[in-house]
Amino acid sequence: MSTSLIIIYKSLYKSFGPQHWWPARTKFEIIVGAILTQQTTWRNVEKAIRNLRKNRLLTIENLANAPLRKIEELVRPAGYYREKAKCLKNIATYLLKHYQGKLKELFKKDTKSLREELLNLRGIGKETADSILLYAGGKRIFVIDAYTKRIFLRLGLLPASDYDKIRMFFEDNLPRDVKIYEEFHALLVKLGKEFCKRKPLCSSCPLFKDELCRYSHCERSEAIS
DNA sequence: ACCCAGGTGGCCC
DNA sequence: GGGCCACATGGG
Repeated sequence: MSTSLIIIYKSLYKSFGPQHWWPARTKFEIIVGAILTQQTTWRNVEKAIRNLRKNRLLTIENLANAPLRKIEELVRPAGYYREKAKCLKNIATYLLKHYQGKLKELFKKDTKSLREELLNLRGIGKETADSILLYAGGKRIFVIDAYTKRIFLRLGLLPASDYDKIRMFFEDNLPRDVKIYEEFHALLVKLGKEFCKRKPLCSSCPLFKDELCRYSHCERSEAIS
């Protein structure tokens, strides 16, 4: 590997500063947000979260006991609202039943088995599971999202297309530091939102300015996910 | 009127 | 393992 990941991280951090992820008041709210933000803008997730908060449904017990139709109505702004409502009620019910609604008990488990447990829940895939593990559980797991794949493909640094291989690439080539994982993923999303859409603005991209990205990479702007 | 967003699961080959 | 498809609202 010619370019060290930590150098890219430092370049982004210097340009954008800390991103303060995950934006949430509680650990359970992080879990709810992780599900709601699937293929959805954060702006719309915020509306759904506000609706849930207004109705006091941001606790495990209240959400588990709420009528599915009510949850659907409240999370509608986040899209896929039937699927997401079902998933939210299901995970709340699961946490209530198996952990007495205590996330502290959940996150006592080791990372590997906890990850498998989350992946067995309907509507929780790898990215959502890893977001929960990293940001709510404080586990040392790197989150791979569509922007991260796209950015590293353009940089010519994508080691594979398989999710877990990409994740291991990051985990093997960064300091074993949860804070860096949290910040780096947030910074990559920030970069992706601003510079890796269909019309890249390469001249103002921090990676380009720091000579970590060649202009020609950005010119290949076909959507990749 | 398009296109896409901090994905996931099912089905096909 | 890859290639489609449904799932759905809201902003550019």
